[in-house]
Amino acid sequence: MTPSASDLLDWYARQRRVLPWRALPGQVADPYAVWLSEIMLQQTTVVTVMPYFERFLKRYPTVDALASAPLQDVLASWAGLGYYSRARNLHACAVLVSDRGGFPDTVAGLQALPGIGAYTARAIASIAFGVPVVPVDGNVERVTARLHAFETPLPAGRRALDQLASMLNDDPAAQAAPSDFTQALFDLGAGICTPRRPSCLMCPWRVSCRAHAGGEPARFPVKAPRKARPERHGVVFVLEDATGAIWLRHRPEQGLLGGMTELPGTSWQDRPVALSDAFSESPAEVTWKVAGQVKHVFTHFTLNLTVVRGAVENFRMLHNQPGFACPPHAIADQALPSVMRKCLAL
DNA sequence: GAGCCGTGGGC
DNA sequence: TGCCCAAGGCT
Repeated sequence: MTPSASDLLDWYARQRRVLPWRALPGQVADPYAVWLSEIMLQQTTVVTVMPYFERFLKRYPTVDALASAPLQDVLASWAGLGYYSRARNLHACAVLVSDRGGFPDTVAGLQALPGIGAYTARAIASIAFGVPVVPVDGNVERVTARLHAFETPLPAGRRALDQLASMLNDDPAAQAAPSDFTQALFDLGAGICTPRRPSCLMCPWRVSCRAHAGGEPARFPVKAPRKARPERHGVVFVLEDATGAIWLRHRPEQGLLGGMTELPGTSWQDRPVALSDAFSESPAEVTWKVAGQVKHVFTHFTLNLTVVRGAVENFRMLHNQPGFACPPHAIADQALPSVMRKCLAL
């Protein structure tokens, strides 16, 4: 049985979430707010995004304001949200959009912009510009896989699943309300058709759902087994001067934590680094004292850092080292990723 | 297609 | 505790 778009839209009219980036019923969505929220929400929960979104909108009220801001300010505002290439692409995209006088209103036009892929282009196009397309994110993937009791494991089955998801839009009622239909799918996935224990009895589509009929809805989508996560080890140095300032440095523009600020440290190895070896890479020849261990889980490896601290009278002796002195009151404004804030917290 | 790219929370 | 998950994109 084909799911009815009207049933979903009726449910959405009653149950829709109120979110800061979402237009109220009858209002027109702001493309800037929609775009900003979509970038932040990539692989990131609504609860995490909320305070960042509010802060960004206050600090950069328009896409022009964001385009005019220094990249380093944007990175500092983004610090803690993760996936920092998003922030770099966000800024680059703002510059392009500001130059052309506004966001493109087509899927192709949007997808040509940095940081906007197939999903985000369709999300912005449908939500902000009323283009009748179905963005396939984790929510839509899960809902669709359950509707069809789709057995092919992901990611191998993704193309076929995308095809099935796009068919949700065959219903004229869906095409008549692209913005609401997309957001209704999100709310359904987030609130009803949840990953672990879906609330099928409250679902407007349960009569059409083959996974519900089969009695094991949580089994879908089927996923291929994951690879093990390797471990890496390193030592970081917290070097303080007599005024309490800390010695920091910038990471390379590309790669992990690209463009962010960090504590100086050793390279990261597959095995624990002996302190005697680490000291040869330290920024200064002082007496180092172990402050503690920090364990931090990245997407594709676990990092174990030994944090050591030392003191110098001043940083004059470091004049030819890469890095800069950061007074205590300026730490909060640095583009320090969470892993580095953990180290400093010791 | 597969690997890289963060972080915090839930169970 | 370890694993999974969250409105993915880029190479």
